[in-house]
Amino acid sequence: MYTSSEENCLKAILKLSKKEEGPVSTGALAAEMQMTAPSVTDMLRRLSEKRLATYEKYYGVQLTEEGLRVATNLVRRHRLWEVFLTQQLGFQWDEVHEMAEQLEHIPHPELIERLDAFLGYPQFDPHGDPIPNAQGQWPSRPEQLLSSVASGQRVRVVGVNDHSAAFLQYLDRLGIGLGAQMEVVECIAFDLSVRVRLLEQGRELMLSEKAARGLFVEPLSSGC
Amino acid sequence: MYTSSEENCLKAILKLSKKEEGPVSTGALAAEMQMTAPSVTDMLRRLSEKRLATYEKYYGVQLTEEGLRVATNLVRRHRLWEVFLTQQLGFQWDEVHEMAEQLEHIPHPELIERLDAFLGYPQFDPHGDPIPNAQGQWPSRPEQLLSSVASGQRVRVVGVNDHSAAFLQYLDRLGIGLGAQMEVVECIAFDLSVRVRLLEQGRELMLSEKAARGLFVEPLSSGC
DNA sequence: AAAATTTTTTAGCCCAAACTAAAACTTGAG
DNA sequence: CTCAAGTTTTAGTTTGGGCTAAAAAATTTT
Repeated sequence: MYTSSEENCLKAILKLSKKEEGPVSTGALAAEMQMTAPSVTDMLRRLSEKRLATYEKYYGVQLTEEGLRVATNLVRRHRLWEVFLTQQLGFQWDEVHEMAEQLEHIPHPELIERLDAFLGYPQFDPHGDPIPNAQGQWPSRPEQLLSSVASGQRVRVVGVNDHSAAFLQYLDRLGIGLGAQMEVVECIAFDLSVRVRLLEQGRELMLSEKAARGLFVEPLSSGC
Repeated sequence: MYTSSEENCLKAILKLSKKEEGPVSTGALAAEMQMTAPSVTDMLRRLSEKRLATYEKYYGVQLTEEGLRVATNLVRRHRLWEVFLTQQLGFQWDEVHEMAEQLEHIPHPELIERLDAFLGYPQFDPHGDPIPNAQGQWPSRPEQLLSSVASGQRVRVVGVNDHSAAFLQYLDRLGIGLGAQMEVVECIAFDLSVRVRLLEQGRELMLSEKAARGLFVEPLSSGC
């Protein structure tokens, strides 16, 4: 249907659209996709011709209905494959991105539906990111960052905001994964770092503000 | 490492090399890959430059050691994915070829080794074709065709020689799959069709010579 | 408001991978 | 042994997808 390059571009536009309102700039896309600005301009012209995006020179680009549908589906495929790779093949959460990046471009829709069923219709990927369903609807996830939690609060880790292998491996070393429960013991005013106590292990550890901004959490008392 | 097109070409050369000795012709490759001869010539020049094949004008092409390695690995990937698609996702044997054709080009070697382990190191794919191991060694499979079996002999189906969806679906309708056991009741001299009795069900049915040439079998009494 | 800077686009190039049409080479029949 | 038929290669074109260098537009600074 569409080429891998086009699909990657649609996905990048979707990602940047979610960061902030309004059109996405050529430069931001170029940075996101690790390409030069002229290459992006060219790609946007093509996407525009195919009615996947509306592109105005010197203004920016936005996805059309169809473009949004395609991009959402890509995210769905990417994250389902990530679940497969970790859950079934035993890969670590810092190893799966590149492979999923390739797997997501395999088109056959029936393949994805079967994979989804095989995996038990997961709602979140190994990093806690929501997986849109076949109709393109996204499950909701708490958007609170650990860095904004008040002292004394108890929370559960529900996702990461920084997907870099370096951060994920650091979390592994600290023994922090999805579902980890912790209490914020103290927040250091000086550098905004936080001292937390892991509820399962009882250990205490320090997290820099940068690390704390990398974790999505939900209050522990709440519902689930 | 290599492009999908290059890989497809290597795989096609390997396939045709196995059919008969000596170099593979441009025309045969063009037919196999559904491309025009000039496109193939061009591709062979590129493969030759990359030392994946030795190509002499107007003579033909042969794989180098490296080319053979890459092609064998592709077959390995293709067939492992076919096992996954049928065994784990529940696809039928006539549905998996196209998907595997895409999946085989995903490079990550660790992925394939994990998949192999996950599937329990299968030696044969859903069509009974041998799967080379990580070292490129092929398990052996009986090469006898049902069409060459004498009357009265009892055999087990171990593979198909014709991979077309039409043939595979026909076999499904007849209730013949891998492992099916049958006795050749009679071979009609007129058109070389065979009457066989399915040992599990007791039913008898007629198979044209064309169908009988599509089935690999092994004698029932033997070893396994 | 003009100038300087940054961003974006245009123009022109390159490569892979396909194609068609035409030329060149092989082969097989008489 | 020649020549017609078949096969293969060469030549030239197209499209997608990338690049750099230079021009143009937008934005920011003075």
